[in-house]
Amino acid sequence: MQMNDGCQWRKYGQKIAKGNPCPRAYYRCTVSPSCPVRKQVQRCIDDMSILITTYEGTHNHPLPVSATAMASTTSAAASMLQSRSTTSSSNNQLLPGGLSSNFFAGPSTTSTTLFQSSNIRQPLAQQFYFPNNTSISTTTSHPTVTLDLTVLNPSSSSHLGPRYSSTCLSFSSSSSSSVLPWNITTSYNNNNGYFTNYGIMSQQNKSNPIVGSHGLDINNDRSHSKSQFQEANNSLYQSYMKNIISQSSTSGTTTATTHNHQQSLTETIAAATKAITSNPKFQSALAAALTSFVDKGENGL
DNA sequence: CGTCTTTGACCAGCGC
DNA sequence: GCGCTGGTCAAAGACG
Repeated sequence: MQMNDGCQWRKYGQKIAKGNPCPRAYYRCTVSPSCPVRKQVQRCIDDMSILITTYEGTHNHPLPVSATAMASTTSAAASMLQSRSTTSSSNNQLLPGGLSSNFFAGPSTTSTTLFQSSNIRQPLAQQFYFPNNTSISTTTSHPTVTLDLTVLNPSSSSHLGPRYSSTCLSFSSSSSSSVLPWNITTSYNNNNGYFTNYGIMSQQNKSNPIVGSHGLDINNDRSHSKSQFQEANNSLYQSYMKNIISQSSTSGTTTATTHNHQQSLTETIAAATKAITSNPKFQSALAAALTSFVDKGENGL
């Protein structure tokens, strides 16, 4: 086992891809023997501290609570993007703070999308939406920029739902700490029910077990701080789920998607812009994410 | 001893 | 048809 994202994965191969000296590791879900879900993990060529995780397929079994929570960190963003990009948003119920209460809605979003990120968005983050499909969410310490690259495919407006892709960029602009955590998610959905996330995460402080990028071997974390890592994650999941439940109970059945945060929009944009322009690592990761997005799009996944 | 990772071999798809 | 590349298989070793 390696990085804990709530599911159990078994490594079945490793390959050095062309153009990237870092090996790409292949994992399959072992929660269920017949589960078809695959996962690929590779380091970013531009920044070895960045992990690119790709999930593919649909789980054919119930997911653990921890996996559900983790899945929500990205599928929520994808759900939000999807709900805004289509008129069929009935499957997605937005909660205050921009989190979706339905992480596993519908065949097109395939509930099985997991994002390997321990540095998840804060549950109480506020989400800002822009007319140009870009959104920014923020907490006191973790502003989040979401670049909505949603592209609707006119030829796929059938019963299978829209074809779309999205990129979620999260980072911290906290100046009170030398740690600069951020993560990037590129989600891609096709008409066959497959939903792939391209997760990138980075943290300068490698000693933080939550990030899971300690050590040089990105594929082998079975030693050393395993228990510490799991404990940190479990704590994080519990806290995260607690907040989600709390928000659900207070929001009732509301489907409101608007939030009262226009007043700080300008500040948020400024903070996001500053963080992007002042962080080379973020820039490189953004380029990698966009490249990945473009490649997938061109390949017609 | 069971489980998991490692790693070379094998296979299929694709371009030339 | 051939070579390249990405993905998977499976035997062997490591680990608890």
